[in-house]
Amino acid sequence: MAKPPNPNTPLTEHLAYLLAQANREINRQLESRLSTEGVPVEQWRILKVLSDGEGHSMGDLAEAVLLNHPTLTKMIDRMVSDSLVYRRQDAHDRRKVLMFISDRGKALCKRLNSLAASQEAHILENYGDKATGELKRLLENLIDAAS
Amino acid sequence: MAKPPNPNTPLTEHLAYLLAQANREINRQLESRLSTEGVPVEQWRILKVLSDGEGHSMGDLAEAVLLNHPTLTKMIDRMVSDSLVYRRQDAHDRRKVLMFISDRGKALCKRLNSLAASQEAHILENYGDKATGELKRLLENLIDAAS
DNA sequence: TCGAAAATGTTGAATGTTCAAGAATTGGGA
DNA sequence: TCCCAATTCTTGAACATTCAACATTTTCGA
Repeated sequence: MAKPPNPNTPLTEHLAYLLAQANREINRQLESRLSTEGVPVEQWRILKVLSDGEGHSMGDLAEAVLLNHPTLTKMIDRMVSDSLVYRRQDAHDRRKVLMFISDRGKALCKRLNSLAASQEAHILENYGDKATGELKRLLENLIDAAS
Repeated sequence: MAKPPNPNTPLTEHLAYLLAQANREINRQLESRLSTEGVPVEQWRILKVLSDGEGHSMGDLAEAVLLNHPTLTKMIDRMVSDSLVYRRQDAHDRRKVLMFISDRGKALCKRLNSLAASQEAHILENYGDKATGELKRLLENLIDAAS
């Protein structure tokens, strides 16, 4: 017999809540590491995506770094002011804007990567290799199943 | 031999990124369910915490629903306007403000609970009982280990 | 070929969040 | 007891995000 869903579940038993909580905590820690360079997490993600040297359209970038279009536009404006990235129009589709990383951006990204890596290492230590791997696997599956 | 951390990991292999992605997706779905009642996810959390009928201080509430103080204050202002909750001063410590849920708030919370339950049920279906339970367990451990 | 609809990115106004400072109250040591 | 530091919550200004509307370019069917 299927048991009916219990609507009086405490907050802490909801998957959505656990995800929010874990995300908040991990993100906070990462943020605090990256603050050495005075850079928000999203900018690190942007730099990392652009690190392949290819041009990425604003749309693709927005998708990849989990920001919506207008927010990304304004964040990119700031990064252009800081000479971390630059815009080029796509020759094949002139509606598109392609983003590229600058040398300055590459150098910063390198430093950020190592800060982020040290955070991951710290998690691995406390939480264990096996649990981390398993968690990653489950999260990937959830993302696939949910979207 | 311990392998050195690889700084050139793609974005999608970072735990922080996977968490952000999963959280975003699940939260989006929940938001879309709750939008039937025109209520943001945070307000549902607040109502749920207050559903025990006890008075909760702003500080405790902020902690529980993952908002910082000023943000919570302003959200509570809105909810008071909507007659969902009300403030009372704590008699024992008059610095504190205790929040209570109103009848209107209780009725709304009930409807929201069932919307949220149907989302969880939907996830369970696509993702499986076992994986969901395991994921919840790993997330709880991570939260403990990280904080 | 032409024109309407879709795709892509930006902008400005409305809205929400955050940071720093402030007001009120409590607690604890001199 | 008295005063100063700590706690709790709110406020206002600075800042960031979101929504809707717009401009440009491409696509595709009539």
